Amino acid sequence: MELKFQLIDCDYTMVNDLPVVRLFGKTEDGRSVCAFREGFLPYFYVLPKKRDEIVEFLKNKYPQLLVKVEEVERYLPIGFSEKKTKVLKIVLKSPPHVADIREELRSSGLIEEIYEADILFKYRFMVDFGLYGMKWVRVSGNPVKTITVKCPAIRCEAVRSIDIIENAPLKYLSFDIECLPSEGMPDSKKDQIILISLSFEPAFNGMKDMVILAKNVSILGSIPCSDEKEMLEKFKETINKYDPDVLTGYNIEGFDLPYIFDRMDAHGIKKDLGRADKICFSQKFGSAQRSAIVGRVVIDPFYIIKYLSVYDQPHKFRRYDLSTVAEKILGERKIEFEGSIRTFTEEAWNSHGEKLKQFIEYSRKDSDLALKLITTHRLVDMNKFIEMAKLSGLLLQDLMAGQAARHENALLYELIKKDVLLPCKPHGKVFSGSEKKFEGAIVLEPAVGLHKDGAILILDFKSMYPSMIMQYNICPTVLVREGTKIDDKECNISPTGTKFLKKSVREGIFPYVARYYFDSRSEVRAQMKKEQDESKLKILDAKQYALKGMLVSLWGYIGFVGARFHVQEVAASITAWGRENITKTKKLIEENFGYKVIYGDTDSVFVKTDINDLEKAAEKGKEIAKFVTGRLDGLELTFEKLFKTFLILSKKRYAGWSFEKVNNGWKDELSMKGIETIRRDWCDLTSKTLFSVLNILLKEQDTKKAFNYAKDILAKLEKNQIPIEDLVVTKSISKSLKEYKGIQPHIELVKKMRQRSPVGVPGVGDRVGFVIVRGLQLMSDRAEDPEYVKQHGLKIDSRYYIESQLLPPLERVFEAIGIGKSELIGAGRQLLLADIIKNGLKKPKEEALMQADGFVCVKCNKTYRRMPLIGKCSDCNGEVTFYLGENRSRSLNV
DNA sequence: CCGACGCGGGG
DNA sequence: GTGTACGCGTCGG
Repeated sequence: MELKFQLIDCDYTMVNDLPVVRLFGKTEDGRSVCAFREGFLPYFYVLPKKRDEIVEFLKNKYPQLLVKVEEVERYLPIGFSEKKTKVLKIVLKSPPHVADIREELRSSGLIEEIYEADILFKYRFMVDFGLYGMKWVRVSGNPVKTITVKCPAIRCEAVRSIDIIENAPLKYLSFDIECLPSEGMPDSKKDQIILISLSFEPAFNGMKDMVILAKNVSILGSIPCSDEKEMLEKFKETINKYDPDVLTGYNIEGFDLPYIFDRMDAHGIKKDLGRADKICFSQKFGSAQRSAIVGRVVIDPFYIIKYLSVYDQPHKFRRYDLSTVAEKILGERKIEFEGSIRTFTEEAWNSHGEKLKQFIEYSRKDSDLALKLITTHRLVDMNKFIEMAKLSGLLLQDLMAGQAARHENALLYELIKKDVLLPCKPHGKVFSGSEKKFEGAIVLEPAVGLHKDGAILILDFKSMYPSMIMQYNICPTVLVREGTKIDDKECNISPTGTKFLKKSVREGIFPYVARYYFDSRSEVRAQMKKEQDESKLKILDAKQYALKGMLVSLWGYIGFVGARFHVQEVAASITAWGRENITKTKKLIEENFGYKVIYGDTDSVFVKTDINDLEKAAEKGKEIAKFVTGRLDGLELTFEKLFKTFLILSKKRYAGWSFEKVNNGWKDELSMKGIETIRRDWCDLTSKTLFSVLNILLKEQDTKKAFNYAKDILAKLEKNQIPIEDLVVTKSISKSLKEYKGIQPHIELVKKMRQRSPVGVPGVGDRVGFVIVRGLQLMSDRAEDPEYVKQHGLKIDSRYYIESQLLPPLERVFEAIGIGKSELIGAGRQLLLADIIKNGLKKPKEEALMQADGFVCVKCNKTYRRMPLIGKCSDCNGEVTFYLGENRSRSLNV
């Protein structure tokens, strides 16, 4: 019989001491299936030093494991050689032993080098058989009766990949647990789970969700169980009955899954939540945790969003808790409750009515939100991840392992075809970071200040690094090393002197895949223009996105010290060619158009013109782009957009009022780089003020107004006219209070709150919002609960907010526009920000404090740029005073 | 200014 | 399971 399915997961089991590969898949009509493949064995290659001794060594030491040693010819991956090299292919019986043998061979002194000895067996199989994660597979064979997997299985002979753009209908199950902690964060060793909520997509027998309680109490819309054990069994039963492909939930990798596994162990429940008779487990490495559930995919929206936030601006949030993320992406929030989560949980658990009901709804919403984050495709688009899997060949659940794994797996398919070996990962001291860094990209010296007369044209090179990789044939496999008898005429020589064979002689593997990604993307985009079907369009869009991702990260992969193909000279050559290119571009523009290039970074140039008309400026932009493109080989400069006004503070820090041509008009927005208007440790007032100031500067080009606006906010702060909500700073309690060595405002506040009342006080893991109030004590002792401040009419410490919250970011902005310049303030008198504060603060001591240039400890002379929050020296706890200018002797006592 | 360190999410 | 994050902010030197 034949089966056609989309590849969800792959693993292997040992049967009679030999591996059997299992492919888990989903058919077009939504059935779960499994295919067994016997007879595939692990292998790797060595470049021998002492050929015969290696064979002897293996035969003697591993008579049970060794299948054969075969001499074959392959190209070595690093450095060009015309001919293939004789290497030994070592075939073994058992995948788990490969690592041991690899290490023994490494330390034996018998080998020169070892290759492909650290590839997961599932990927060894998949790559060798041309299978890719989430691509479609056709197998033929006979059905087998088995209890080792929970879905229909066949033993197959023929396996092959087939190209189908559509995806099988996947089933998603989201869940969320609630625990009853004794103190701080719940501890799976002692604190039980009291409730599990589940959400289904599509519905499970008509149910959209389900809440299971570890308590025998009838509450409408929930399933009672006699205890935790019965609840966990019900949970497992539900998973196995519903049979989801994707298990999801917010931070389930880091919390819910390991917690559930521990509790199942505690009750002696078998942890077979996957599609096979295999025990699930969760593994910790560093501070991260991963769970494995065979046959299914664990997708944690928390991980995904954090991953996306690295690359995409739209996914950068102030915080990544479920409420914030759901609000931004879905426009929906978590259910709110009064007081701390601990009291909420305790009260719910001790009640039988309203409170418990409310708690159930709270949990139901959490699992529902997590599900929606994955399935609504708004920003977290599963299509994108599916396409990345199809491209790299990685299984969906392994995508987040990193860029390097994606490239290496994708490269392996091509390397095999070309008889080139894949290097092992760097090991030992190479990876310890001792390697000196190479020179990176160029950042042109910025013309600091506000630019407003004449549009600024933003031009950049379309995928500059990939283009260079293709153009100069940059690749470790065609790296021409010293002593090779290759004529320089056959090489591209980088500005750093590194030589690469010309493409016409032999194309390297990196240029080859770059070209493949590049061309495929063009094809996909052409297809998109013809495609009418909405869901197919989405998939095509996801595909071009995935292709772009692979293309642009190719060079970063070569530069990554942990990469199998990391060769420093190669990475350095790319950046060197990039720097040369930008420098040439700047020169071409300045000499031929008479405009100044006022900034540029890596692959872009910012050109200041004298043209105010948007259309005319855009025309000029296109003209410059065309001119430069015609004078550089294989690189295309494009006119991206223009800034009507542009404020640059320093390298990597700027804001601009940008205009981009769309279908029938101009789209404008404020674009910012490096000037963060959102930061965790800033209160809302800081973010709002900074944003408004930039807005006025750029859109109204009114420096005076911007200045007055800032001044007005400071004055309002003085007069207590700022709503307290805008002044709240939030920090979280990461450990028990005793463990804190230093003095921190939010910790001191919690201690204070405990003294006032034992109930409703935040504990470990909670976030504490606080404001700093006026008073004579140390700063940290003046952290106060905003509610308490309101109730008791306390005054906030305006000085703290000016000095520590508002001034630092604002100062940087005003500094850049040159406060001293006459146009700024009518009278022409230099007005420094400090003057404003002086006007607002009347006490001489405070005035002096505001003008302090630094702070110094009277006991040990340690200096600080700012007054330490605790008011004392952090080293010796001595008194801290301030000083003016460079001369510390002028310091006064505070 | 630089490197070590530690945190995030979750109840 | 032939594997083992990562980017950012703080602090101490």
